[in-house]
Amino acid sequence: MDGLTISQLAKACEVNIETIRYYERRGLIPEPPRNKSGYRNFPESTVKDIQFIKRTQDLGFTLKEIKNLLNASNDEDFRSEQVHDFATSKIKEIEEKIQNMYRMNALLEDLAQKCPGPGILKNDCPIIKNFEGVKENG
Amino acid sequence: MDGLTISQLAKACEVNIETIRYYERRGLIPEPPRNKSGYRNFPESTVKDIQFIKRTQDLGFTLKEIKNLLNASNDEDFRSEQVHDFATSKIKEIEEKIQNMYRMNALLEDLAQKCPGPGILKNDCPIIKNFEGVKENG
DNA sequence: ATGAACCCCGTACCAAGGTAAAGAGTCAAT
DNA sequence: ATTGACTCTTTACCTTGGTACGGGGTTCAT
Repeated sequence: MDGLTISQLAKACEVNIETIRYYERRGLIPEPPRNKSGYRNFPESTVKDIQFIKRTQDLGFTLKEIKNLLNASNDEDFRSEQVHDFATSKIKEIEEKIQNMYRMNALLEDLAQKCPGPGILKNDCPIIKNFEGVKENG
Repeated sequence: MDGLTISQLAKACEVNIETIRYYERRGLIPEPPRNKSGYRNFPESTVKDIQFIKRTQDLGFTLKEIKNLLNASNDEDFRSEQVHDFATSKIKEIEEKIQNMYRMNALLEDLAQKCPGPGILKNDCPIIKNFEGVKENG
């Protein structure tokens, strides 16, 4: 009895129960053992697995890509050049994304900080102009 | 005749023609003037507009959020506290995302750099183990 | 031993963000 | 003046990533 039921897991990961079943169907998490009546009994480690999926997904990876990454570490016949190629191709992508993140964050901080405050009409708000500028920074 | 046809615009932005019409319908780009037979004639600036949308979308903003940002700068009755609140709420989100980006990028660089190269079987690849570790870094 | 709260599976449905097709008009070069 | 490449609108369809529903079994506290 030292595992998690699906609803305990869902609560721990802050996801919907159906999402867990969906990930299992898609092969993103290993199929857990079942009790005599078919109830899933998840190992604690699945919490980390799902959190990893969620974080990675938030970076713009698709579930398919995430699955490939995860599978790579379990497939005996897997050739490591696949990981090499994938990793290489993703790095530039992520570096660009980080730059855009910084730009956008700077913009938002300007907005939040310089904004005169509640109840001010747009025409009196100096930061709208700032925002216009960002569209030019390719 | 100093504007862009829809297909020229699509090519310049590397998006599908239908995507442009879709953005116009959603109100993400201004409706361009038309020639006598109804063909759209886009100003050059629309290239920047669409690139801005794509970059912002890539950071995880929805089209709805992007539209709100864009509209804020055109709406005379707009109250700047809306931008303030939006900006404030997005900043933490983006900062977390940047941290995850760095973690993921470090992982991928390890993968790409340490990987023995083509034709090596998984069991001989030392970096798979590295990858396992990342799942633990919440 | 019974009712609330859980679990199963399969199927259906949903929203976001496009993409394609159909049918008709237009433009530009030969 | 015709033909191929473009454009228009409307409507339908697609993929991704879930979510919900229905009909049924299970578990556990009282």
